[in-house]
Amino acid sequence: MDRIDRALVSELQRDATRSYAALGQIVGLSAGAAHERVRKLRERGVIRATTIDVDPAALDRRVLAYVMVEANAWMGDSGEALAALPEIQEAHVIAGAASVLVKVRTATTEALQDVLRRIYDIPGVSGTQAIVVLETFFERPVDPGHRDAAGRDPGQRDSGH
Amino acid sequence: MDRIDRALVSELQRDATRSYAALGQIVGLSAGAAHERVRKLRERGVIRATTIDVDPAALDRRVLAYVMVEANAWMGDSGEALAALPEIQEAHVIAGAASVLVKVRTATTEALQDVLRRIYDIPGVSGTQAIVVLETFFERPVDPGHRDAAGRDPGQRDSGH
DNA sequence: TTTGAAAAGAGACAGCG
DNA sequence: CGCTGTCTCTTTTCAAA
Repeated sequence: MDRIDRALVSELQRDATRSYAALGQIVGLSAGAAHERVRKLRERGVIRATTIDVDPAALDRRVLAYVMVEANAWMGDSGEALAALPEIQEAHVIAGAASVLVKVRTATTEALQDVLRRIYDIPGVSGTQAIVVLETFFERPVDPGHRDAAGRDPGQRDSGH
Repeated sequence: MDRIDRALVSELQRDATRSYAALGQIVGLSAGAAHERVRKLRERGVIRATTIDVDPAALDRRVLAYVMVEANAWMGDSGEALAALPEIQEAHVIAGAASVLVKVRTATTEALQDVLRRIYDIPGVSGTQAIVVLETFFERPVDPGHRDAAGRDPGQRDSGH
């Protein structure tokens, strides 16, 4: 993960449809070299997948809410029960008063209410508190950062593999 | 946005590197027809971009937190001030006690503290409350849903454009 | 790790059911 | 709207430095 890798990640986050020739030109590499680096980034799991960014409104999911789920029992493995609800986009175990924080997208506030009810039905759940989003300033990919050029970052510096 | 469009979106969310021939086979269309539909989905803005999904840990962002930002002044247009902090991945105006909810990824908890301090420096901010994530169950794309086949969904059914 | 080139494959664009 | 065919560009692979 040197500077070039970060630049490649940043560019691919912006637009992954460009050719390796175009990518290479941006980062100052030949097409083949750019391709080889991206291939390794995928292999290492830095790039997990190539996906599309979809407008939630176009899919009729105009209501966004974060829900704090309070539990009286251990919810360490109720991830599957939450994953079964397609309206839930993220689920995290959190420190603090609530036990789990989930991100929910629904078509209407009525549908949101229904999701809350279904969350409530999950064993161990003792309460929910919804935070409704009025306006989204922005949602963007993780920042690749821009550290030193030589690639002496801490962490995995795998050679072979 | 009929059933085929939703299937295409779903498949592209899973893996956008596949050929149009492969996509078409999955949804029961020729390569050309699949290509044409995807082109229109992009044109309409349903598909906003083709991107990569990056592992935050690989980019040295192992700490995830949600921060409730309380404000005493109107924060309706402080989106830019928040966007200036690269560690902030999302920022939403919310209903309720706090004014803004932001999603933050940092390398360490010390770095998180530093982000909180910088948020605090934004005019109008009167307080912050951080919710630290202990474990992420899942993070996934918006569900395209699976409604009726004929495409009689409400919303934009644009013809020309 | 990078480069350059050659082969295999996918994308763009027709005209036509 | 969708299918098939054609042309062009890209991805992929490989030998060499």
